[in-house]
Amino acid sequence: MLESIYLREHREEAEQRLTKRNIDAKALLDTARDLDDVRRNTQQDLDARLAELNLLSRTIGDLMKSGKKDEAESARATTIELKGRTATLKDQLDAAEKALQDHLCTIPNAPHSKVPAGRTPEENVTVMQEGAIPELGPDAKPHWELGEDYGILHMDLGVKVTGAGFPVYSGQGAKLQRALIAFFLDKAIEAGYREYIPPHMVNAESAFATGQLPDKEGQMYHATVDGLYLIPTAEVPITNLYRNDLLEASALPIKMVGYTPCFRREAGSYGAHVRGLNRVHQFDKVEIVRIEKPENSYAVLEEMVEHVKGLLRTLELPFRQLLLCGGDMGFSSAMTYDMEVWSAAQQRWLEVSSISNFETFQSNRLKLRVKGDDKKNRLAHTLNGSALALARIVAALMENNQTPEGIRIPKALQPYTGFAMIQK
RNA sequence: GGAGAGGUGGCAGAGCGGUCGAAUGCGGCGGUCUUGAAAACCGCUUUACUCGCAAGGGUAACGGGGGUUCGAAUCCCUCCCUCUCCGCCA
Repeated sequence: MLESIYLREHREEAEQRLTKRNIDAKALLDTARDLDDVRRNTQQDLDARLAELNLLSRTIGDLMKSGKKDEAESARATTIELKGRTATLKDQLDAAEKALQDHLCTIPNAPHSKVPAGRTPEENVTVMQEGAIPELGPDAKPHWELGEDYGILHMDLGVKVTGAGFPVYSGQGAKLQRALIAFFLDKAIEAGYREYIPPHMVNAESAFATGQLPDKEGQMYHATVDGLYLIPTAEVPITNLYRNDLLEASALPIKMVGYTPCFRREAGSYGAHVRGLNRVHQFDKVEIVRIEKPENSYAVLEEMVEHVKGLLRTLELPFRQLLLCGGDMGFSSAMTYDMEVWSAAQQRWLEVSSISNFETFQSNRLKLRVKGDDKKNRLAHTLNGSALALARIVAALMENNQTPEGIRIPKALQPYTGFAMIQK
């Protein structure tokens, strides 16, 4: 959620930035301004009345003590009128605050100036591409066929146990998952991240704070009896570790990493492009999260990208880096890079990481601040990125590394898997 | 799930209807003293919103929400959480 004070003091800039999302920024911001004006006027009015009331109450106390009962009684009568007025104003203020809040919730984050304008994924900018595209023979198979052939991935068993989109891994396939998770975690820890194992369910406050509610309500599994949501990403519980915190500047940077399964309903997306592991309801992911001073956040974003590139290089996967255009960016992000790996049998790029700077969009909802040098406390910047999402990495590894002898495991991963080849 | 106790500032811990944003101690910051440090002493030490160029002012906050009252950290209701005991259980 954007700060109303930012919208008030940097109206022009906000409008320019927001326009990149192909939305009617002017109308949204005009409404925000009007609602904010109402809120402030109401508050000023209320505060003034309350000040009067406080003064009167103190006077009554004094009068009572000095035994001037009559004067106290008449003062009391006055307060009753005032009280009615303040009650009305309080209701109005609550309504005004809610109206402003509800409206601000509908405004997406303002894209950074470097974000290209654009409407569709076609307008994303390819920043770089690296790694040799493997040439597979004509009998190359997509990962879901390989998974069956080798007996390591069973989409049908998932259907039996749960439903479509819940993969079951077994044998070397299961070990490969575990190896990747351990590998990604170790690399992040090496890079200075502290590992967390967070809850896999969160309450509504947490889901709101990182931006999943109300924007993506339908995308989360909801345990309605207890009012909890299955996490769609570790970003939610890990970022919320710092909800309602006021940090010393010296506490930053905060670098966290966590592995969790991720649950996504993915309502409405079916078809050829979602076969196998391409899009599933449950997948494993290692997520890195940063809490930073505003002036550092964009340098940190690049640093996180470099970390992910390092992982992809080590896994010997061809990859490319995309800078998302305004129209394709997530609701909460100010700037997002997507990392995609080439899946050789499907002949397509698969998104395996999304790295974003949220600036103060999340921290405003989180109420996550940093103490300033002067008296001013500022909202921190939050960032996060997948490092990495497993299911599609597994898909690409299987497809790209298929050989007549079996599926080759990248060298760096072999100490984790304990084998160099997946075989029948 | 049942019974009981409790939730106050960074921490510990008073307050139990009026001048309490809140005693006191610890911690932290600044100062005096000292060659330096410690000790001692003095002062300061929450946050949000809002008005103001600023200095500074106003309002709110004692787990969350609601109520009683001219006035609530203090009384009442409700929800949440923590602790103890019992039950259940990986």
